[in-house]
Amino acid sequence: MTGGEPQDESRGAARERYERIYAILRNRICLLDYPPGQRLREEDLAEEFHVSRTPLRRVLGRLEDEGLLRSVHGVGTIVTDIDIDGLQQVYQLRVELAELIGKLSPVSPQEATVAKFRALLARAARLLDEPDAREFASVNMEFTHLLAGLTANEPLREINERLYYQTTRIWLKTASKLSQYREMLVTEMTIFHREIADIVAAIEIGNLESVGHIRRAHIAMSFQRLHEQAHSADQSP
Amino acid sequence: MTGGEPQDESRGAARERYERIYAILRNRICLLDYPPGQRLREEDLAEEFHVSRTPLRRVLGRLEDEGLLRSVHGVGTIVTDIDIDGLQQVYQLRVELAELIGKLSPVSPQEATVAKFRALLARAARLLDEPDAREFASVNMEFTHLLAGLTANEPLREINERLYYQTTRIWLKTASKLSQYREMLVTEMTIFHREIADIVAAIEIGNLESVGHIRRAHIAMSFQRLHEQAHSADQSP
DNA sequence: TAGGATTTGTGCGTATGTATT
DNA sequence: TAATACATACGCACAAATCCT
Repeated sequence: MTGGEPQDESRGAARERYERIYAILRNRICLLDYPPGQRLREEDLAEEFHVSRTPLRRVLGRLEDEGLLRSVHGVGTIVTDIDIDGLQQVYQLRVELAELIGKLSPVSPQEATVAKFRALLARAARLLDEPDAREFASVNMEFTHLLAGLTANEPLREINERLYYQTTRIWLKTASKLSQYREMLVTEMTIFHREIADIVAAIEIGNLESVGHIRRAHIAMSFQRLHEQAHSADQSP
Repeated sequence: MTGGEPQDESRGAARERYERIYAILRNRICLLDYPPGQRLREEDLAEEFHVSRTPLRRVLGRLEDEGLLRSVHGVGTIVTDIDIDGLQQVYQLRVELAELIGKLSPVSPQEATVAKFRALLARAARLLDEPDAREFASVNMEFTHLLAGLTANEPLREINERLYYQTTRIWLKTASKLSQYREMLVTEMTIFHREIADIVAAIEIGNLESVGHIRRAHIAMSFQRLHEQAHSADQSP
C-alpha cells in the first residue's frame, strides 16, 4: 500500500490528470450540472483545466465512447439524452447485474468500508428533513460506487458503474419534468433511505448475497415507479 | 433503410474512418496478429492508414480504455496481457451474461441471420479436416458477434462483445504455449463445431432461452479445460 | 443562395519522459 | 553518471463542416 490512490495503480502525471478531468466532467454530467442537450466548448474546458485542447479531447473522446457525450464536426459537443426505451434496456441489465455482486467474488468489506456505508445512511437520513435533489444524486452515486466495490470482479465493477452513469442523469431529468416532482423526490428519498438501511444490515451480518437481492429489487422498482409516473403524466394533462 | 451500415447510424466521414481503423486494429489484436507484448508505433500505423498521428491516437486511446493496449510515455504502446486470475474474472462474468441473451429482449433472427449461422457451421466443419488456429479464431469471433446480435438489448450486446475481445486472444496465447497445443486445438474445434450445431438447432426452433443455456455451458467448460490443462502443465515438466 | 461566424477535426513541430550505452 | 536515441504527450495553427443571417 503506497497511500491513497482510489483504484488504479497507473503512475504517470499525464494519466493522473486525465483520470482527474474525466471524473470531474463525468460527475458534472451525472449530477446534471451539464444537463442533457447542453453544449460544451472544448476551448472553455481546456482553459478551465489549464491544458490545451489536445489532452482535453482525449477525455471528451472517452466520454463519447461511453455514451455520455456526442461530438459533431462543426456543431459542438453535446450531452446525450436517452429515450425511455434505451433507459429500460439499461435498467433491465442493471437489475440482472445487481445480483451478480453477491455471486461473483464477493468481498467481505473492511470496517472502514462499512463505516462509509453508515455515513451514507446518515446523509440519506438528513435528506429526509431537508430534501435536496443534487445531494440525493450525490449520495446515490457514492452508494453505487461503494456497492460496486463489494465484488472483487473488476470487469463487473466497471460495468456496473458505467451503466449507472448512463442512466442516473436521465432518471433525474425525466422526474424533474413531471408535475409531481417534489412528492416523487421525497418518496424516492424515503425509499432510498430504507434501501441503504436494509443493505447496511445485510452487510453487517456478512450476507452479500442478500445485498445483491435487495439491490436488484430496488433497481427494478425504482424504474417501475418512474415508468408509471411518466406514463400517467402522458395521459392526464 | 439507406443501405448496408452494419450497426451505427453515425454519419460523418471522420467518424466512419475512426470506426474502421478501430475495428481493424482490434481484430489484429484479437487474432494475435499483434500478440500480447507487441509494441506498436503510432507513426507506422498513421502512415499505413494515411492519416496523421492525431486521429490515430484517438483510436489507440479507445483501445487503451478498453484494456487492449497500454501506452506509456517515453516507452511505447504495447498490447496488453492478462494473468490467469483476470482471465477467470472475465470468464465468470461472461458465463452469467451468456444466459441473459435469451432473457433480455431476445429477437427471433431473420432468415438471413440464420443463414449466416449455418455458414459458420460449415466453416467450423471444414476446420475439422484442416485445422487452422487463425481461421478458428476468426470463426469464433464472427460467431460471438452473431450471438450477441440475438438480443435487442444494445448495452448487453456491447458488453458481451467487449468482454469477448478482452479474453479471446489470451485464450489462444495461453493454449499455444502448452505442449499439447495441437491436440487441444483439435479438441476445441470439435467441441466448437458441436456447439454451433446445437445452437443452430435451438435457433431454428426459435428457442433463444436454450441458446443462452447452451452458450453458458460452453463458455464455462471452455475455460475449465484451459485452466486444467494449464495447471497440469505447471506440475508435469 | 451566399457568406461569415463558430466549432470540431487534422497535421505537425516541439516538449517530456524512458531506456540504453 | 551523462549523453543519446526514440517514443508518447502536448500545444498551436489551419482545414473542414455546420449554422445563421
